[in-house]
Amino acid sequence: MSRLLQKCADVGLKMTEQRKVILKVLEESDDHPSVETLCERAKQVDASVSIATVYRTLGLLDNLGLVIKHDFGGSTARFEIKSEHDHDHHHHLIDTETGDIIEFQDDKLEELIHAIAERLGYEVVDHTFELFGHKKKP
Amino acid sequence: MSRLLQKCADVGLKMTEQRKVILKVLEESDDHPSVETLCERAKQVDASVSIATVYRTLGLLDNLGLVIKHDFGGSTARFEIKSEHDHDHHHHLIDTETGDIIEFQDDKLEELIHAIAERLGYEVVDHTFELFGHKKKP
DNA sequence: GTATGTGCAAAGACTTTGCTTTGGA
DNA sequence: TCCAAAGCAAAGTCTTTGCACATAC
Repeated sequence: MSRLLQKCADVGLKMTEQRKVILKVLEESDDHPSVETLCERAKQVDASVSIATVYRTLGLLDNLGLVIKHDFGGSTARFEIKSEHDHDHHHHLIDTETGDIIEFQDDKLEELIHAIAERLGYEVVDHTFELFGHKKKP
Repeated sequence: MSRLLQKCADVGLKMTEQRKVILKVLEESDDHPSVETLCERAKQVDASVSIATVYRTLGLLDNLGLVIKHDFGGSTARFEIKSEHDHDHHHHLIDTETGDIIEFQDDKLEELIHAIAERLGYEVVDHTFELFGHKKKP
């Protein structure tokens, strides 16, 4: 049983056919799909999946902290599975010419966030950090 | 004549009563108002201002690079005037308990962004960086 | 005078929700 | 069996747009 599925079952959610498909599709996506993309992919496995269920399922996963909901500047939300491991934490560079999303990690950034919060007397519970740009031409 | 007004006139925009009011209200706002908030404030000066015009005006200002359009996680866009001076560049900490927006600046962050982009072979044209948190309790 | 801009209301895009039926435990 | 969950379509929220009228230049 997959991790996501296990976690959902643990909370007492019914594992319906549709949910299983949505979770599977999400786990197999290494991009950052939108609700619509996810729904399309799910429909190819089980045509009965509706967009409403995808929205509801992602809402659940978001509440459970199992996915990260992104807003990369487009009009629709984009999702990715939240890793179990804190050190897998990464950020995104969005290629404004191709739409590609490049993931990267930077320890200094995490330090910096802590330092800034400390300075301001705040406890940070979340943050956004995204770069938008294009490949450097030689 | 205010800076925004001047810039708009320079591009050949007609300075209608409504636009003048919207620009004035925007310049007098030191928070990060939403379209709706801006419209309410404008209506108090000139009741004829409609939300459609506020949207259109902000769209123009955004295209001209005179305002920054933020998405602080809520459902609506929030705006602020873009400073003339590069060194006024700042970021935001959103207090998740009060909704307050605290502005801060950090030179190391700017360096870091450059370093990351360099590493990835990209030219960064924009970025987002927001912290979400709450006051640290003693 | 004429091209631009405005208000209004309708349409769009994305997301949520009410209701009836379905199906997992 | 029985309550959670699904599908469908309607409603909601924010934003954009078509059109007729108004107005800055």
